Amino acid sequence: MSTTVPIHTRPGGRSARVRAAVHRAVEELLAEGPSEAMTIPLVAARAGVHPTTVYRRWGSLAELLGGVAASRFSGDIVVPDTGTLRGDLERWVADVATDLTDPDVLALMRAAIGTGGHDGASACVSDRHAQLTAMLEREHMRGGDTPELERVADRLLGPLYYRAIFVGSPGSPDWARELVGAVLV
Amino acid sequence: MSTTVPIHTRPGGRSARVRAAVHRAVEELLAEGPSEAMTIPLVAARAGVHPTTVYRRWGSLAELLGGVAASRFSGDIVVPDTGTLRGDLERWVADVATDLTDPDVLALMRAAIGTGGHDGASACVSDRHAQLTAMLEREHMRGGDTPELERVADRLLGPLYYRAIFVGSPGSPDWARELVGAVLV
DNA sequence: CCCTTGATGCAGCGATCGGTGCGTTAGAAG
DNA sequence: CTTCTAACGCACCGATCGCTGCATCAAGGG
Repeated sequence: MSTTVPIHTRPGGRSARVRAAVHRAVEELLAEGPSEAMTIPLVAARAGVHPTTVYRRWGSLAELLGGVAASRFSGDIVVPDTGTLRGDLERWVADVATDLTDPDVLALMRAAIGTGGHDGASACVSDRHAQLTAMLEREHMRGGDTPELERVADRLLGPLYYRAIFVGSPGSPDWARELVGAVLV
Repeated sequence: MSTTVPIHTRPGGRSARVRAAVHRAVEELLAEGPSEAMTIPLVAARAGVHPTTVYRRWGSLAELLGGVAASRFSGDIVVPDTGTLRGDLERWVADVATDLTDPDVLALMRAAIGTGGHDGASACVSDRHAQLTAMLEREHMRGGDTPELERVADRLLGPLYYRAIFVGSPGSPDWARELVGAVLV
């Protein structure tokens, strides 16, 4: 990866490059081995950065993992716009389920949950909540009958993440349809 | 805790005593601080046991946490028998929700998920699956219409664990009733 | 009651982790 | 182009982690 890393963050500058390299290193290490094997010196070495930098910028693995999770789960899925809430939700559940198929994503989630405590866990869902809110909001603008966000989150995000983390088998598109059907009465 | 620890495992003997002490130490440490601060020497010291023993019997924190989680979530909840599947499930969901209120339980789950990989996570739900299966089986014997285990797990265990880990707010009895209502058509 | 076997305690090894003071460099402002 | 500030790299420290032979001891079988 050296110095010519394709940067995902917007502003140029060394800080941004370091941040990107470190985030990338965390994702790589998480994809390669168990999260317990991840230490700050290891991450720093992989990122081509001095360990001191990581200690000073992030302080702990918990914060680092939280940040990486937040970045990874932010903007990874485009909020669908099919014209109906049902269509939006079905499409969205299928998309999230597909995303959760990636073992690297799973590893990152598990690590964020385990190491980062509640903050790490919420980093995994905050953007999903925003997406759900957007879809519900749009339906409300359309004048449709809008269910509660909590209710939708419980019954969509719940099974979605439950299967990903505890079961290991993602849901099919049919499964997504059934799930949405159960929410929209 | 010294030597007069009330033993939960069946056979008497030193091995069983050590196992119990170590499990207890893990739970205590997990309840006190972040899981990343937990190391084998620390656990051993707390258990009043030599670190070598832990290294040899468990090998890694992952296996240890998996075992502790399996023990903790095994037999902690009595399968209800109210006479109807709906009643059983409502009671059971409420019980599990209550159990998930305990911060120590949450800490253990998070650690098992993060450190133990998939095995650690499945240790948190395998007994719940058994309980669900028992209730469904009983309903089947009664001659009732029995939903699929997968479906029930998705829609009950999903929201239950989702709220516990990602949201942090447990569900009320009313919430449990609604959830069960959505599963039983 | 003794004896065999497996598990546990002990001492100590190398490796590496987390963290700090100081000099240097890259980026941005004027 | 010059200057100023914040971020980074370097060298180094103590602490402790993970792990391995060897001696010891408790549990259960004959």
